[in-house]
Amino acid sequence: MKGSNRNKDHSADGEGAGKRPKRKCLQWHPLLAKKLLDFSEEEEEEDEEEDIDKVQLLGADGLEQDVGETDDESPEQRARRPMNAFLLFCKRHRSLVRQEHPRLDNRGATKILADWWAVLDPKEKQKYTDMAKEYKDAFMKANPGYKWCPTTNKPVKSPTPTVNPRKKLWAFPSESSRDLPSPKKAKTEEMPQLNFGMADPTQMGGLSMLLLAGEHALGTSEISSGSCRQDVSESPELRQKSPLFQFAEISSSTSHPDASSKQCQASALFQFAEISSNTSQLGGAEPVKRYGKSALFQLAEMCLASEGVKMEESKLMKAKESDGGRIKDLEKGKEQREIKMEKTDEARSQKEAEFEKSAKENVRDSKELRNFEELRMDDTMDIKMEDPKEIKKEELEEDQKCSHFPDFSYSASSKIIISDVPSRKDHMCHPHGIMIIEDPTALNKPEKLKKKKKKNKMDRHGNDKSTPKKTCKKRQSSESDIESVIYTIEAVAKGDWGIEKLGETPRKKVRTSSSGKGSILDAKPPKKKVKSREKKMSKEKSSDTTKESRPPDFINISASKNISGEVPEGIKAEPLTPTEDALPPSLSGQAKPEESDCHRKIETCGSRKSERSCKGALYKTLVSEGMLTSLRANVDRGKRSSGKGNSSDHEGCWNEESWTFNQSGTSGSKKFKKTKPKEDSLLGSAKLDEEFEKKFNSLPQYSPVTFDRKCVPVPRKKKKTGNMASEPTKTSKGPFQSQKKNLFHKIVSKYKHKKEKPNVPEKGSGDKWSNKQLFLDAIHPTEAIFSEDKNTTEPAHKVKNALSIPNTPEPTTTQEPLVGSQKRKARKTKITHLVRTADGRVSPAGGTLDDKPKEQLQRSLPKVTESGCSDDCSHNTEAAETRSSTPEMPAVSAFFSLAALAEVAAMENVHRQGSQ
DNA sequence: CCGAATGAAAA
DNA sequence: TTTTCATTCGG
Repeated sequence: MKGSNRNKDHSADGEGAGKRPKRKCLQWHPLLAKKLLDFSEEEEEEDEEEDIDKVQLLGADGLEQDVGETDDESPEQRARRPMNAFLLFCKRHRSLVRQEHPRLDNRGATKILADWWAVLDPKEKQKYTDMAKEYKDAFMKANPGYKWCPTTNKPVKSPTPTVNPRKKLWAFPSESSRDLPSPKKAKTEEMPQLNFGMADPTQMGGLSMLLLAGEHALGTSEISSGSCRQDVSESPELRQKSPLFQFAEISSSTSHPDASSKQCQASALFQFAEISSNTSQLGGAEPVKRYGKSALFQLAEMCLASEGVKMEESKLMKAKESDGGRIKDLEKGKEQREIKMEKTDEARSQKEAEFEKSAKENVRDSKELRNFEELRMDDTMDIKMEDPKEIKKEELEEDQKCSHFPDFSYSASSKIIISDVPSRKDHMCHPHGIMIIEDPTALNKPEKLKKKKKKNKMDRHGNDKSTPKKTCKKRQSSESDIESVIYTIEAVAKGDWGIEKLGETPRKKVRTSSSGKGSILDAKPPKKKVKSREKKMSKEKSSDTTKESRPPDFINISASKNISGEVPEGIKAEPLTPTEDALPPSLSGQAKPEESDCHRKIETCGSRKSERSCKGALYKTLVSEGMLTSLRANVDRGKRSSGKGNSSDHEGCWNEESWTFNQSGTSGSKKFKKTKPKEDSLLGSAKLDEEFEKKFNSLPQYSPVTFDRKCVPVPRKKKKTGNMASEPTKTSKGPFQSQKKNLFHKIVSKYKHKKEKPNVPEKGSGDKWSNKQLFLDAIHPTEAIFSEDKNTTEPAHKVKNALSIPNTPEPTTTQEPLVGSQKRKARKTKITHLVRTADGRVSPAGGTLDDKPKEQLQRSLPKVTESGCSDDCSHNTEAAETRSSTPEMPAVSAFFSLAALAEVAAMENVHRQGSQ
């Protein structure tokens, strides 16, 4: 089987036609690139040079990765340049902004974010800056050769047919060469040797993902402690740093003695990077193992156990308690894991053998059946632990980890990735984590899918083809069952953790993306897929409203069935998500069979086993469904709350309670970027990513309210003068075409755009404000508009708030020096000259300004009302004042053409009437 | 695929 | 100094 499987993968890939590509991506991870070293170039082919010379190599690569098609992907992905502080901030707060202003498009959100950023307390800003720097350092370390992007050079790369220029642009020099086997290598080498499973980058990726998650859960500390000791001198410094850091050091020390000092200084991220680089191979696998048991797993067990008992309550309780309980499990898990480790070695040679061993070991332990399952899972997954070192580390880690949460390992095995990771820390976020399911085979591409999406689609199709086969084998019969199972699982999950958020989150995601592009779904990138999946989930949930109520028995049954039938696959198959499809034929195929066997054995042995199997099934289902993610998130949350000491969550995130809630509930989840995780191929990378996520999550999030407040005082840094001239035309144009909403938004946005220069000598805040108001007045119906725009549902009162906000016009403007970026903007907008004139004061804009206010308005609309009533009141009053005060139309006119205004007004009126 | 934001890096 | 590109995702 194994051998065949492996082959299968490859063959499949070939068959798939492009499927592989994904994998490639994974392979492509920067880390990999590093590893590649010499070869890297070849692989990178894309980069440019590769071209001809490498052809030979390419051929080889092609095998694995993609052949031709995928190329594009692979190169692209490489590594994205690290985000700067502002981007981090945006990433962290965009969801919030969107919550407030659902209607607002990203551009608008970005503007708001920029405003926030501007007003952000320097000290807070510094946090982001530091984080960005840290991440960058880590990133660079991990990808020594990484070139930011050859600005103009690009052309060079042109040779590669690939797609977006951007991707290719930078290539990593392979200098470091550490060891990582390049993906290709892995292919070639690994394949022959062992199980490929292990070798497969794709799998790796999954594992890495898992690891990441696990790490998050753990909180770095644990790991570090264990690992530290080894080589690294445990300098206090290191310890202080995050566990990750220590871990990294250890790894680094072992492999490389690089400058320890630097490392020390470096943040956890940095360390990770090092580690990853050093231990190219190992890394990935280990982490996964550690985390072996996840809360989910426990849940599953619980569920099973509870058969007789009331599932719901027990589950919930347990889940909550799980922290404590988990530890035990974890410990057990450790042992098992250790065993696994050993096994793994052998396993390579033969999975089956491993399996048996694990079983034996399990027997020893007798305690944990689950472990057994896990082991199986692992086996299937195969960790890559080739290096003994890793094993050791793992052991150490395990010990430490035990205390932590090991959720992911399972997931890893299952291949599912959870997006949430990042958020986990913060309570806030995402309710539903995003799970990405990757196929073992396919996964590879960590990249962002965005671009790849299309490709992926293609791939998927190919993969699907391949996968279906596998899936079909086992799963067909069980699908219905599977669904039920899933359903049950979900219910359980909800019951336990689910709590409030779970339900909500999924929906959100669902909301936009899915519906809109249903057709596309397939093709769409993983993200979308995920969403779609979520939708499905949500649907199921909704339909099942009673999930909790369901009888436990049902679950068990389903689980059992699944086991036999290998639900997981089925599940995967069911879900439309392409990603899943992509998966991996190889993995799934291999793993499943084994698993199934195991299950069978177990079953034969005794009822318990069956339970286990059930659990396993549940777990799988959870994973497949993504429930795991959510669960994980919840668990994490719980942990945190209970007492984590992790680093910093300080976050403080939302000052305001309401906020937190909202967020959590809201959509934030989606983004997570799971995509990154995909890259997985390298642990290091994964770790890095993970670490990054952690840190990212730990970054403080600020509630909009705060910004609003701040805004008031600091209304706008940059003001923009107007250059209305250009604007008016546009506005006029756009509006006609677009609907009112659009119009309004456009106008506003444009208005803002203009902002550019601060110079206007007269800031006359009042004037500006007045302008705004004028504008509003023009549009009397503003309220209506707002309501409509946002959501018909939205209450008008929101509008009020919005209005109120704008008040603070002022001052600020004076001339703030244009920043380079501003200049750029100006240029882009074409306003530049206008701006200059502005400096001179020439620009008519003089008085106008304020884009901000509007933004604020918009911003405030959605949620402000909830969060801050007081503000509203004040705002209202203010607003009233402002109105009275403002008389200056001219400015307005400058911004908007009369015609445009008239139109807007008319539209609004019409609209109002119509609505009313 | 563009855009809107900011910032870091590269040319 | 200017250009790229990082993230996000609606249009």
